[in-house]
Amino acid sequence: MLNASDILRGYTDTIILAQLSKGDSYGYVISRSVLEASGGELQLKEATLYTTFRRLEAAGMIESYWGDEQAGARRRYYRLTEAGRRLYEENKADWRRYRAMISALFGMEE
Amino acid sequence: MLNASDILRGYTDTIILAQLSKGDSYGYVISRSVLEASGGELQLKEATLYTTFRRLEAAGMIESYWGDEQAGARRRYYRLTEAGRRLYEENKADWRRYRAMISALFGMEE
DNA sequence: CCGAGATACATTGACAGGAGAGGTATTGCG
DNA sequence: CGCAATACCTCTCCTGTCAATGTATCTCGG
Repeated sequence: MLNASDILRGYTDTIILAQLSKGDSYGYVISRSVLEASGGELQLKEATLYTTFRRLEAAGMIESYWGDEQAGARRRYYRLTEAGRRLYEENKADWRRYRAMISALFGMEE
Repeated sequence: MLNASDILRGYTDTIILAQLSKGDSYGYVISRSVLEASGGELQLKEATLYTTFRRLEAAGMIESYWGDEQAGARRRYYRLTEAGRRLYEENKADWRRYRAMISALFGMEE
């Protein structure tokens, strides 16, 4: 119970938006950054990562373009749109509220 | 995006465990308590509430018994088991970690 | 030069929790 | 009597996560 999958649900979008708010990036690197930023605790699974990219792009929150690598595997880069940036800010604000609410519901003093 | 359903996922169990940690109670009242404790922000839907009771009871985290109401509708009371109490404590500890981790991933200073 | 591991992207199908919609029954009040 | 409040329950759908699987390129040790 209370496994990472259920906790994650609803947060992946914002986690990716947060990564992109620091500059354009691509799947593999974002996955690594998240792992590092979470102190090795959160591994975004590839299937989750790429379906999330599709979802966010379809919603107009991010845009993608192929990098022009001279060597190595091709990379699909992602960029935040204006709407994506707004969503990111909204989600952060929401999180502040939810965080306090959940703590209260859990019977914790914060 | 980021709707309440997705945020809720993974937390309903602990929310109910928290309510029961204060003493035996039943569905309708728990639903009201949660609504109040969340400042009117979170309405646990009945379908969610009762499926969660089933899940927690099947897992041995809570036990139920019928109250002996002289009048009014029957009430099915729930009680925390020892395992349920332990789970509640674990989930609170997990939440402290997740909360910090998500804030960090969102690019927030906490 | 060959195989293994890292880099990099992508899809399919299964699973599980939340919730809309529908149902039952009792009590009390206007 | 009709309606609101109390109180319980379940069927079915939706959606996000993930295991499994597949592709291709590059690097490095042996």
